[in-house]
Amino acid sequence: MKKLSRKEREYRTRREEILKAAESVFAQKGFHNSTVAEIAKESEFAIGTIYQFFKNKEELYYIMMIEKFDLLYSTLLTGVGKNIKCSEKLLCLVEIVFAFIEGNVDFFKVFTWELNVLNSNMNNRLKDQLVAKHFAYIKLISDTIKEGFQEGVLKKGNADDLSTALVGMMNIFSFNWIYNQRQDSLKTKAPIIVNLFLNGAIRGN
Amino acid sequence: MKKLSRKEREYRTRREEILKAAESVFAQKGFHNSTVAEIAKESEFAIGTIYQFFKNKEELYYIMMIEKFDLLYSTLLTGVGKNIKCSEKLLCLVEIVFAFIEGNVDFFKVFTWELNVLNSNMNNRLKDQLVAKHFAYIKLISDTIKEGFQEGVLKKGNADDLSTALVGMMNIFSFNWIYNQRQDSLKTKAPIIVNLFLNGAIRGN
DNA sequence: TAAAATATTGAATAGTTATTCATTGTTTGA
DNA sequence: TCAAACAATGAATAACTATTCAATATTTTA
Repeated sequence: MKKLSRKEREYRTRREEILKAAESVFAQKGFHNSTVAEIAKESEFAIGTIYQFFKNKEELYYIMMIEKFDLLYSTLLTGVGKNIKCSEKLLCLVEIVFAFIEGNVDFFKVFTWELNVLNSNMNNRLKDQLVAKHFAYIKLISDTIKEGFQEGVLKKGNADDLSTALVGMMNIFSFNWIYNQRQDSLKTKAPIIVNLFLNGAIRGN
Repeated sequence: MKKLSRKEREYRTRREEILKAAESVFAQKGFHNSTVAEIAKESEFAIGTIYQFFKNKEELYYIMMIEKFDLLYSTLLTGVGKNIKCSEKLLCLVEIVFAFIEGNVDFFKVFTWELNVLNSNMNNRLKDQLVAKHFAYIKLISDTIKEGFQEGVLKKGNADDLSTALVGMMNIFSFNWIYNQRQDSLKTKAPIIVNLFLNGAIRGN
C-alpha cells in the first residue's frame, strides 16, 4: 500500500463523503425514489460534482454496495477465530454479522428496502392490507408451533422466533430456486428444511 | 355469494386479464421499470382501459399482490390437515408453500425482484462483482460447516443446504429487527439461531 | 332500428429527473 | 504574481412515462 499524495487523499475523502450520503439517501427511499439531487444535497456537493466521481447513479449505487460488502467480508475474515470448534465458530460468525448490521443499518436497509417498493401515502390502506395478510401467514405457522408445545413434541420456546426462523429458511430456498436453474422441484427441499428445523444439524439427533 | 350478471362476470374476467398481465410484467422488470404501456400491451387493452379498472399503477400493483396472497393463504388453510401431529403439519405447510411458489413463479419474482434493483447491461460487470462478493460470503459459512463434518460434530449432509438455511435465518431476523422497534440488540438472537440450527426444535435434543 | 348508455382507445399533456457542459471558482508551479 | 491546470457548479437539455380525456366503437334498451 503505497503512500498517497495529499491530493489523492483529499479525492478519496470526498468520494467517501458522497458514498456515505448515497447510502443514507438510498436507505431512506430505495434506488428508484432517490434522486441524484438529493444525494448531492446530502453530501453538500453540486449535482455535477457527483458525476466527477461516479459515471452515473447506477454506478454510485453498485460501488456503495460493493465497498460495504467488502468491509463485512474482511470483518468476518479477521473476526472469526481460527482454532475454535465449529459450533463456537458459527456463533461467532452470526454475532459478527449481526453486529455489522447493527452498525450499518442504512446499508442493510438499502438491501431490503425495495421490498417496500412503494412509499407513497396514497395507498397506505392497501399497503396495510398487504402487511396484514403477511402477518396472518406468519401467525398460521406460529400457531402450528404452539400446538407442538402443547403436544409436548417441541421444546418450549418462543413460537415467534421459531416461526420466523422457519419462514426465513423457506424464503431463501424459494429465492435460490427461482434465481438458479430451477431443475429439481423446490419441494425436494421441504423435508430438508423441516428436518433441520426439528432435529438440528448436530450428529446424534 | 350471489350469482353475478353476465356483465359483472365479463368485467371480472377483463380485470383478471389485466392483473395477470401486470403480474407477468412486474415479475420481469420490477415495479419501477415496468410501464403501464407494457401492461396494456401484454393484456391487449389500451392504456386508458387499464385506468377504468384501477386507479393507477400503484393500486394495480397492490391489488395484484393482495389477491395472490389471499390465494396462498386460503390454499394453506384448506390444505394443511387438521388432525395430524405437529411435525407432519409443518412439513405439509412447507410443501404447500413451495408448491404454490412453483405454480406462481411470477408472483414470487415480483416479491423478490427488487433485490436485483437494476437490470441494465451497462453495469453488468459491477453487478457480477456484487454477486461474487455474496457468494464468497456464503462460501465462508459452508466452509465452516464442512469443518463441522470433518470434526464429526455435524451430521454429514449437504453443506450448501445447511449454509443456505443459516443465512436465511440470519436475513429474516435482521430484516425484522430493522423494520420493527429495534429495542433489544439484534445479537440476542444469535444464540437462538445457532442453537436451533445445531439442536433443532424437538424436545430432548 | 336508432338513440342512449356504456366501454375502449391512444395521442396529447404534464411532471419528473438523469445527465451534460459552459461557466465560475480554486489551486498549483514558475 | 499570474497563467495554466484542475475542480466544482447548477441551469438547461433530453429523455421518459403516468395519467387524462375527447373521440370512437360497441352494447343496450325501448
